Amino acid sequence: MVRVRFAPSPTGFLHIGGARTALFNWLFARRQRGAFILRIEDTDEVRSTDESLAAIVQGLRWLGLDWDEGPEVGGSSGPYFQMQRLGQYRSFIDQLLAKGQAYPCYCTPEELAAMRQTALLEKRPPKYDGRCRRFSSEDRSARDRAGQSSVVRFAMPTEGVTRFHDLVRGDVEFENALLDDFVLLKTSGVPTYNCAVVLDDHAMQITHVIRGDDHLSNTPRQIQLYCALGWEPPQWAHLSMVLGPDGSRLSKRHGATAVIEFKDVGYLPEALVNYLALLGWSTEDSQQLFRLPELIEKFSLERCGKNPAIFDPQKLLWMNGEYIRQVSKEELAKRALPFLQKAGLVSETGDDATQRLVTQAVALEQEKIKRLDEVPHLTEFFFQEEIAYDPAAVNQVLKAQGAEQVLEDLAQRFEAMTDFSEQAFEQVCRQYAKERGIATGKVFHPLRVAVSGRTQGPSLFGLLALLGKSRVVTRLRRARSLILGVRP
RNA sequence: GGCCCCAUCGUCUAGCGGUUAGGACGGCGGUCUCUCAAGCCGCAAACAGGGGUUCGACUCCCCUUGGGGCCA
Repeated sequence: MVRVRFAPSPTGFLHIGGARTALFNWLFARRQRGAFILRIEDTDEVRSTDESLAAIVQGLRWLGLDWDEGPEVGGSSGPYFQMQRLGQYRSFIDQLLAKGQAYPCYCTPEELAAMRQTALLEKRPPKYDGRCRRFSSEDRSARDRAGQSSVVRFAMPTEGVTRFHDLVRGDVEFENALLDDFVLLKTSGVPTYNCAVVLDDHAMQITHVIRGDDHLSNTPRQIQLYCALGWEPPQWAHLSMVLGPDGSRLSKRHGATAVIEFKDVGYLPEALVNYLALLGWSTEDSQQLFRLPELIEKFSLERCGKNPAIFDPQKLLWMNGEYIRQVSKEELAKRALPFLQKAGLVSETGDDATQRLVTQAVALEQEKIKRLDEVPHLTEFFFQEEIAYDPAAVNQVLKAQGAEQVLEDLAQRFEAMTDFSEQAFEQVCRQYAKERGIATGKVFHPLRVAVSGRTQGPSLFGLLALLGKSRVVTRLRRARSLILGVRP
């Protein structure tokens, strides 16, 4: 059975790049009917925080990327935190030590720094020279007895090449002589990334390692470790990086990069998932919009691209608009409600009448909404008693010739109405324009500004119907006094 | 600095020796229309450069250039 994992370090939020990696793992697992495992690589004790862990979990949950094993859900290959797995590592290290495939290194940070300096001066690659590898066991016990602290280094093969087949990159090879004896275990007794990742992936029976391109050069080291332990390495798939608009690695200075920030400004998770899926993966017909089941069905590592992808907020925004237009008005209202509450337009408790108003209001603006955080501004005149009039609209539209008369006439006609449907309002307005021989625009535009305070908004008659007779008439009268310059 | 990876419109990409180099976002123009959107129609826009291989290269190989990553 296919088993994949997403293994973030809890040292920050779940960012776009990480989310893309998690998504591809998840899609692959779901497509193969395998298991998606979440493992927390918290061996960086100073930078790991509980807040980051919570943020990552929250981000994944929001995106809908559920895991079959890991924090909060458990599983038979736990624990899923590396710091809780420390005890499981020692025996493998001892095994390597006994076979001479690893050795203690007593070099101090100062010696290492000096070594690096010399190498650089001599224009050699700054790689560990393996001096401690040659010590005899007597040397080592003497040093241990003297209380010298040590790390454990892996004894890399000094010749040959490490080849592997990468599911997205094809065949890749590295010369072993160029790879140095990397540290397996730090003086603190905590394993390094390259060590823990191999031990854990093996223990958790990971079949496919799908991760960022930035780990490609770590792969030969890990493969050698698998071999030294007599284990079969997993299959590899290295995804290209996600870059910012300037072509450098996506980071905070490019704007929003934490997944949760996208939630906060009103992106739908399904839109972000769809967009992320297209960042480095595509179908032969370049299809853009996928429902989740379709994405799972069509996803394959073979169709992942090799080139880095620049994150394009504009395309995401377009896609979000597409998704917003696809959901039902009830669903849209449900999702927009927190934004209206946050803006103070709708109370936190919310009765049924408010609920209905919200539903109708968002429905009128649905085709226009690209992000949920636009909803308060787009619909505020439905929730306010005192609306704000855009000064430019007042000057250009309300104060135009004849507008004041139109508003007064319409107020009267509206008051006489008994049916307050969209159609009824439209009929009355058109009838009025016809009778007076006025262009419809001369009627519609002042009317819109009078009831909403602005020149742009939803369909005029839908707007009137939802506002209701009394509010419409009140606003027409207030707009008139605004034109005449008197207090109502 | 060494090693590795990558290279098609501004961006995401299709293409897997013979295509008018296709789609999507964005841009521009038109259309529809009570405004704004949405929709529809159309336009501009790319094979980084140089060598090979081949009857024929976007496609295969090499070099250069550019970008990215890893090791410190």
